Amino acid sequence: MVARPLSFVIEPHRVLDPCAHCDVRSVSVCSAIDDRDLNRLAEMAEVVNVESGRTFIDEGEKADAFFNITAGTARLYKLLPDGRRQITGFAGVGHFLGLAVSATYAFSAEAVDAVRVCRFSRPRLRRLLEDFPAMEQRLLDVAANELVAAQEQMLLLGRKTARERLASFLVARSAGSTPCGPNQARLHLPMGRGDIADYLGLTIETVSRTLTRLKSEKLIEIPTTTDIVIRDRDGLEALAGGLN
Amino acid sequence: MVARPLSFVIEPHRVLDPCAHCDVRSVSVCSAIDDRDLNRLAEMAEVVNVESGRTFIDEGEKADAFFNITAGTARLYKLLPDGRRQITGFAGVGHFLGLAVSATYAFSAEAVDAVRVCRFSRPRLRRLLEDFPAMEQRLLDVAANELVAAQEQMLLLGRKTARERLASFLVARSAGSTPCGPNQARLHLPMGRGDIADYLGLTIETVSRTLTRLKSEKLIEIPTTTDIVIRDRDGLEALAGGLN
DNA sequence: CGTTATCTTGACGTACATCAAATGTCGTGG
DNA sequence: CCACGACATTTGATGTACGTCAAGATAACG
Repeated sequence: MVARPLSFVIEPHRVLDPCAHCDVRSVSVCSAIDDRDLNRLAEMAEVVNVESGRTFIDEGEKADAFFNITAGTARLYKLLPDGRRQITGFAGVGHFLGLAVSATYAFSAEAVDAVRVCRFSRPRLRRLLEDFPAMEQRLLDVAANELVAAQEQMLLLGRKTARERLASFLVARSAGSTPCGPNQARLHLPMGRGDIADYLGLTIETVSRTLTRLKSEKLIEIPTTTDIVIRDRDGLEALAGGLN
Repeated sequence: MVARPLSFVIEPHRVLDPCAHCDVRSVSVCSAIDDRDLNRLAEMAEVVNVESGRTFIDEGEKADAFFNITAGTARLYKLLPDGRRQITGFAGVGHFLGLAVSATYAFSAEAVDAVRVCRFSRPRLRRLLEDFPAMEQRLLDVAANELVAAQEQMLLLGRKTARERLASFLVARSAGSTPCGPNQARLHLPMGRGDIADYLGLTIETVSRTLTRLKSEKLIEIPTTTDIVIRDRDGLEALAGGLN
C-alpha cells in the first residue's frame, strides 16, 4: 500500500439537501441548525470516506477544517518524538473534531475502522457560526462536556491502577451499549489492545493480563477479542470508582 | 479552624461601575463585553475573597455559579473515595471557572494562596450570553484552549517519565515569567510539593528527588522551595518534549 | 526560640514495563 | 477445505522507575 498525497475518497453530493436526510444529525452539533437553514450547512459540507488505519488529521498541520464523524470510530492522539503515543480519546458517530483556536491541529486523528466524516472548511463554518448563535452555543456545550471527560481521564491516568483503568474504560464504553440482563451489558470494541493501552497509559501486555484477570474474577467475559460482556456491572463500577 | 457554612467573605461593591476599573478585565473573558455594556456585567458580579486553603467549588455540588479569578491561584482537582487526588490544573488571574453543562460541578477548587474571584450566578450569566454572542465566542475559545492543554496533560500523565513531567511543568510555568538572561528564567511556585505531585501524577518524594536531580544536572537552581531559576531553558524544553 | 509543618534524603518494596516465546486469529491461495 | 503466513493477543520471566516507609534537615510561625 503506497501512501498518496490525497489519501481519502471524496464523494460529491448526489442527493439534494443531504443534511436534511442525514441520520446522524440528531446526535451531532448540526441539530442546532433549523430545518429551513439546512441548505446553508449542506453547501459547505463535504462527505469524506477514510479507510481503516488512515490518518485524516495531522498534529501540527494547518487547521483548515472541522470534521463531524458520521460513521465509524477514530482515535485522537498525540506523539512524542521517540514514538510514545497517548490516545486522548476515541471519537464515534456524532463527534465533532477540530475545535482549535490555534492555527494548527493539536492532535492527530486516524480511522480505527471505516470512517465517514463531514468536512467543513474553517472560514466558512466560522461565518456560519456568526449567523447561528445556537450552533455556537451547542459547540460550547460540546467543548464543556469534553473538558469534563478530559478531567476524568486525567484522574485515571494520574491516579488509578491498571485494574481501575480497565474497569473505568469498560464502564464508560458500556454507556449506551446493549444491556443484556440486569447488571450486565455486551459491548463491542472496534480498537485493538494497542489502542486501549495507549488510551489508558499502559502497555499491551498489561491490558491483556488485566483483562484476563477481570475475567477470572467473573467481572467480565471475553467471547472474542473485540467483544466483551460485563457480568457484574456494579462490581466493575465500584472498581472504576476506586473502591476495592 | 472550624468549617462554617459560608466560608468566604463577600465584599459588596463600593465603587460605581467596578468592572470598568477592573485591572483584570483585559486578560479575562470580560474583555468581550463592550465598555458601554459593562454595567450589565457589573450588576451581576459579586467579588468574593477566598483565604488560602479554603474550598470554593465542591465537586458534586449544585453548579449555580461561574467564577472569574481576579487575584491569586486556585487548584482544581478531583478525588477518589480513598483520598487519592488528581489536580487537573492551576487557575491563575483571568482564569474562568465553572464551564459545566451538567447541573453539578465536575471538580473542586481550592485557594492555593489568597484568592479573589468574581462570582456570577449561572442563570443570569446565561441570559447575558444570549445578548452578547461575542462573550459566548470568547468562552468557546477559552474552552478550546483548555481542551488543548488537557490533551497535553494526558500525554504527560500517560507517557512521560517523572523527569520529563517536571521539566514540562517548569517550562509551562515559565511562559510569561520574568526572563533573567538568555536561555534562563526565574519563576515563583505558589503551590507546595504535594500540589505539584498531585498535578503530575507523582508522589511528593519523587517530585523532590527529581527537582534535586535537575539541579545537580545544572538545568535549574532552587534558591528557595517556592522559587526556581531555569538555567538551561533549551535543555529543559528538550527534556519536556521527550528527547534525551 | 521552641514547635510544627514541609521538604529532602535514604532504604526497600512493588506495580507495571520490558523482553521473549507460545498461542490464537484471519486472510490468501493452492 | 485446508495449509500457510502475517499479525494480534496471551502468557511467562525478569527488570526498573517510581511508590512506600522512615528518618533527618529546613523552613515557617507563634
